[in-house]
Amino acid sequence: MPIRLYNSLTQEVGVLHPLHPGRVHMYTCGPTVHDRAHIGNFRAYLAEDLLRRHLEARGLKVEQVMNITDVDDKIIAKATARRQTLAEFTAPFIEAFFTDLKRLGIQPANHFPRATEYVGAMVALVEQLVATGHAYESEGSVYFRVESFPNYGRLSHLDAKGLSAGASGRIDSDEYEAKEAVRDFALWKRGTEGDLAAWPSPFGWGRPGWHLECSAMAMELLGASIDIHCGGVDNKFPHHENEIAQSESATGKPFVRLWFHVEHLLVEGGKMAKSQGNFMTLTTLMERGHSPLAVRYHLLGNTHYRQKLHFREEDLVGASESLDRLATFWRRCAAAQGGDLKTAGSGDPLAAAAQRARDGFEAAMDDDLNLPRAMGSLHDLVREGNRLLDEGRAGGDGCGAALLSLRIADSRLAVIERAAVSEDPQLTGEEQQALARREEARRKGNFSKADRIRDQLLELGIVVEDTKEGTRWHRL
RNA sequence: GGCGACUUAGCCAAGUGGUAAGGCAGCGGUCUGCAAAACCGCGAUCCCGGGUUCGAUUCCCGGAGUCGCCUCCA
Repeated sequence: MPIRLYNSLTQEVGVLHPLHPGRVHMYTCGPTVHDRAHIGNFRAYLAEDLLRRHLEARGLKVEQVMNITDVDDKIIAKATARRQTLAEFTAPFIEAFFTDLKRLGIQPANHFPRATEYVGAMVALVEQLVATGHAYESEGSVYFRVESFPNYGRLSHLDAKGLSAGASGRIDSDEYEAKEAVRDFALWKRGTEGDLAAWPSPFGWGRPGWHLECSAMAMELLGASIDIHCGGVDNKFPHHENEIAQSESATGKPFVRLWFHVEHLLVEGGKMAKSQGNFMTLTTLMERGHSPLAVRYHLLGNTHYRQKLHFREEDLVGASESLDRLATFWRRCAAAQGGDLKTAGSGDPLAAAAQRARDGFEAAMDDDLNLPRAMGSLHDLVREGNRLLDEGRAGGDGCGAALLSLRIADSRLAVIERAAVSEDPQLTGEEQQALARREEARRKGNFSKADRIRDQLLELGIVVEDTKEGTRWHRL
């Protein structure tokens, strides 16, 4: 089965054909580190992580770059206000970003280039664009001449007629007086020596425009043509449109084969954004008692990445319950797998269910990462597996097969095993004794004492459950 | 004003030209010393109006509503 993905450029789902068979070069627009990244930002990074994990699960070798924008107007303004250097100001946000990536189980990219480290490559790109007439200097700044790139607007499907300048209310009109045309955008912004963020260039001191960094770093690290470029939908225009214009004008080659855009996270009817002040960070959610696994599971598993997701904190509780169900089944299978369950052999109905779930999961994932549908398959397995185990109709082989299917799915979900298996799987001697005392009490029919011990263990984060096969426990 | 997306049970959500997966919540039951876990059972005029069709939630047209983008926001 081929992997099919939606391409914003063609506006349709098509088969992924990497430029180099077996390998995928992927560029991901990363954070601008002027503040903590919020869960809306992370929704995009999670979807991109899902994409990468799926490509890898299907045997492709992925080379991924995620940039860190560590110089831009907001950063400069805030650092200036705090009398800090750029690096001093951005360091804690960068650190926090990496902490959150790890908490959310997002695999690190192969490269995390920082804009400030690639100014040389950016200047070279600007020089080339000026030399070929695609860019012009004006009052110490350099602008891209949009008119020189006929394909402009192909990605965002906006044409010049439809664009009414300033409709979003986000532009500062002063900035545009030096330009030939309103659509033109800054490649290089004039500065002065000694500025907080200024580098020397053939055009004088200044700093790079935002769009430039992604073009320069993507081409530097991944080549002139890359397979997949990812980002939030809000980056389609103007950011990605401008990247295409710059890159293709410079190289004459197609910049990106497939554009992967992740829809927004909404909150109370609007987009979650730093500028709206309605954002929520992972740390805040964790302080309110939500596990990062539940956040990952919720942001990823219940809504397709191209659908807007309306975030409600309560929904995390539901996600956590749902994840628990998967984790409990994982534990049940793991315990029964090598156990003394009679082996049902090749005709084990659980093994058959496991295979069905696996096929369903893969087919859904191959179809534009339809994880909500894939989760349906997985939950079918859980229900069926539990029933078969309850009825004593599944054997160790079936459990092994079920566990394998879960494991394979979890190579993309990256939540079930972490939720199922505690990092500290051993009981301390004291805890073991408590468990033994409880067993003793139960055997003697002293249930109030047994219940008291169970409550005490729960206080310690240990859940005790009595089953037909005996008492079992797991950590919260 | 331009462009685009979306509207499916209390909530989230998948999906199909032949009357609709899954999860969460709820109710009833089974199991259990109790609990937990689990299982079984119960829920949808698929936003509205028209059209095409033997048949539309699914295609087309119109409408309503929600949301996004329209020059530095993931």
